[in-house]
Amino acid sequence: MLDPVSRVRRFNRAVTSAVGALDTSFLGRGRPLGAARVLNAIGHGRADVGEIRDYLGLDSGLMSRLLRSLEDEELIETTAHENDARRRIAKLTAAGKREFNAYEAISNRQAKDFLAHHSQREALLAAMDLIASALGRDATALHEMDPRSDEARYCLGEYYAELARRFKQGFDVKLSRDPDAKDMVRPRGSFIVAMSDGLPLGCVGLKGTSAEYAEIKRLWVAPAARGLGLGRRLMDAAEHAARELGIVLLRLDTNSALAEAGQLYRRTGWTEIPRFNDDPYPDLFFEKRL
Amino acid sequence: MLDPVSRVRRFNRAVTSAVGALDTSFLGRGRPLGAARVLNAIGHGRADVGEIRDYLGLDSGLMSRLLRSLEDEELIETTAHENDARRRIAKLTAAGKREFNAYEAISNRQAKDFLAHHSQREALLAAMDLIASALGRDATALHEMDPRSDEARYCLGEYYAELARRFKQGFDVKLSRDPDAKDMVRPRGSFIVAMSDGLPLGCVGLKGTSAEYAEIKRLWVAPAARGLGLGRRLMDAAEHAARELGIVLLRLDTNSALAEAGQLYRRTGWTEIPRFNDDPYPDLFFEKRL
DNA sequence: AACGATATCTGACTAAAGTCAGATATATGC
DNA sequence: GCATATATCTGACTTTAGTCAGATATCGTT
Repeated sequence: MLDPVSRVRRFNRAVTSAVGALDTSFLGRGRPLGAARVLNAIGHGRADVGEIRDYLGLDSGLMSRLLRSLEDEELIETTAHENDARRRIAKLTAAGKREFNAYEAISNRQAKDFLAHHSQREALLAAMDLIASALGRDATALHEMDPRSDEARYCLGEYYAELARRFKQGFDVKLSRDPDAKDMVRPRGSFIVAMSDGLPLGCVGLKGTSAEYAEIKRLWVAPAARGLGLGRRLMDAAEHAARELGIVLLRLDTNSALAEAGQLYRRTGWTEIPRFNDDPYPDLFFEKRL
Repeated sequence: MLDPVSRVRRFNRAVTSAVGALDTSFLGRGRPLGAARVLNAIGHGRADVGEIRDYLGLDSGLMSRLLRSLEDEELIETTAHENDARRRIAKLTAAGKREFNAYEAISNRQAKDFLAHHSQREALLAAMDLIASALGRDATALHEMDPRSDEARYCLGEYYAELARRFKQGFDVKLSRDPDAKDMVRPRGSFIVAMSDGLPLGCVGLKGTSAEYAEIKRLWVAPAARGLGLGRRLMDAAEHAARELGIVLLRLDTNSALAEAGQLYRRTGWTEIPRFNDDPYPDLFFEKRL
């Protein structure tokens, strides 16, 4: 019925009015929106005045005045940056924290109300994740993390669940050569998680071995982030880490049921090689020389 | 990883900045946002000044001044309403149409760019439809329409395609007792389409027969709008139309593969009855006395 | 014709947002 | 130590948005 462009525009209209409603509800605390936005940025952990100014896109004069008004209300305190006294660091006072929590409560209540009014919760949340990831694609950052961190374990859990769905014979992590976490931290290896605004969207492990090669393991991209080139970015980061560690040969195993992954490897300079382990799940093996 | 409320809030943040970007790009045409919004409302066919004011949520004084500034630019003309000289009707001039088209081009380009940057087009569009429908749920309006209209035919096409997917044996409309369109227009029957901001989201037909009952046919709700109570609203509207037409007994047939539909009927006062036709697809039959 | 209701307009305001040219203090490189 | 760059602040503005109390014209009803 509607062409794709009209559908995107319909979405924009729907969302514009919803965003407007959120803004208006913030006005209920008797503070202009600009000041509320600065207070919330600080509450969410942004401390550097310049960073807040960039994030909110404000003129430096305006920013300065907004900070002053929040200081007059005794909601924030500013101090000089310890290494650079030109820069200012803003921090919530106790009263500021209370006020910030009140804003948080408004936001949480609105989100909760929205969810409560819709019986399709999971479908709706999945759609929101997908769109937020697509819009925030440029904001997706890769972080090297311990594979035992919450974020990494969340990714691995999702990864295993997906393998169980996609492999005809299911998937049991215990049957697979589960890479020891210690092989995926420096200096033997690395583990990289893609984070977008607090949500882990993908991961990849670089596992050091006792052989002359290192292995790429656990490449996973959240359904909400597929098609955005994140797999490619994760692989590039893993290769980069390998180079830093002086690794010259990489190997990986995969399964032909994971078609997207196979395509990615072929497109990025990997060559198929014969089986090099006895893991029961993989049926495709690749190698890349750095 | 993230709880549902955080996921909704992540979506809100992502979308707020995207909406902000759209607004800023509108400023490129050298007109304040308020005036641009009024011009666009008129361009999109809203003519009645009061209606525009309600739609944009403006104060009457502000609205009046915005109209005046657009008139000064010779982008619009206003005339009195032909039946009520208190009301004013706004219309684009030739220059106004050019200007409106320029705004349209900005919006279209942004939507196109967004789509061009994402390979997951269909998934993204489906997610946008779902969210736009959920947000605009209150704005979904039911319209009685000719079953041969574009909107109705779009719904029926989607309905048949879905039956073909969900029935084990497929679905061929020719094998089914395809209700004659004439039986679904007044005074014999009715056909109702749910429209949300230009997108048809569901339909239902009330088909007059030569027997002592009328039939409910073709109840369909778009995947993007399920769980919002639209099926219920459509059925209520069909019953309302039936009462207006003096119909006292309704029947319908359905298939047990369409579980949601069966549940809806049972919950809303329909009673199961024996087979009353020889259509090959249905295996469940209901009746309701008005 | 008179009344109250309705739609829009005008004038007089206020608040918020945004702009811009310096001023001030500090950092960095030579 | 000095010139230059950087980060923030201050003062003096403009623009936009929004509010509110009447004024004006018209409508519908009696």
